Amino acid sequence: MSNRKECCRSLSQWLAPDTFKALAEPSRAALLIHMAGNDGPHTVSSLATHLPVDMSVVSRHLRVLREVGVIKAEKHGKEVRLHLDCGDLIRMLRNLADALESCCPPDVCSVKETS
Amino acid sequence: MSNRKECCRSLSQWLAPDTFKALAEPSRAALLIHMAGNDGPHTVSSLATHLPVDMSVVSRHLRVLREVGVIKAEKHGKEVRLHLDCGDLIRMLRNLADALESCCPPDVCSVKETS
DNA sequence: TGCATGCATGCACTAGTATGCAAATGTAAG
DNA sequence: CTTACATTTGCATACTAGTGCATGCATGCA
Repeated sequence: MSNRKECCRSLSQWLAPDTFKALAEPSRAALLIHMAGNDGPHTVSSLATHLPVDMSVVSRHLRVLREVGVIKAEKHGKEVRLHLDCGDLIRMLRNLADALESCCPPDVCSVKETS
Repeated sequence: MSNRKECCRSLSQWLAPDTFKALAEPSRAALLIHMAGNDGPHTVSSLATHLPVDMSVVSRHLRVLREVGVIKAEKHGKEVRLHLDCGDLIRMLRNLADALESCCPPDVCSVKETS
């Protein structure tokens, strides 16, 4: 079925290892959750106070998140202000969900109700 | 705003590190994509022929995918038949997307159109 | 110009993980 | 019971990634 092959291409397109790897780290997830739940402005040091790790570690985590495009950074004087920018991520998640849904035969991969 | 706090809880609920870690590995992603694009039955050895790694490695990858619930396995004689079961994954992806969307202020985190 | 602040980076260390090979387990067939 | 086949597991190795400390770099201020 060409539909299967079509969805297969979609899957490889949206199943982005780098993004998932970025989200898979507990500290990075905590950073995202904190930024989502608290209004900014967020800086590297302010974020570091909420995590039990060194600021340099937070800096590196933020870099990873920036590289996959989940957060954006802009310099304001000597501090860096960070904010979520999860539009692409949201689109990616939904596209991946759609691709999976059109791939998986419903009898095998039950989307509705608890299987 | 209590809406922000509410979505924050949703985020921590759906931002499951284990699942993302499972999906972040290229070989595991390739396994999922192959299983999605080709009808079964899939066995450990048949899947191993499509990857440049040892069968034992494939076996371990499949174990990880089973542990996060994206594939199911059932023994048929001496072989193990595997199939996708991504209903939970699809729900998780959509819930996470919804949580992110309700978290991110639209002016900061543009969901519609390319920002 | 000198100093303090915020952040990034180099380095060493550690923990976790992927990999391949060989051996063990389980299961069906002779 | 022995053999053959599919899969899993033990073990050793290589590689990747997270961490903390010290240092470097940029910026603002006195």
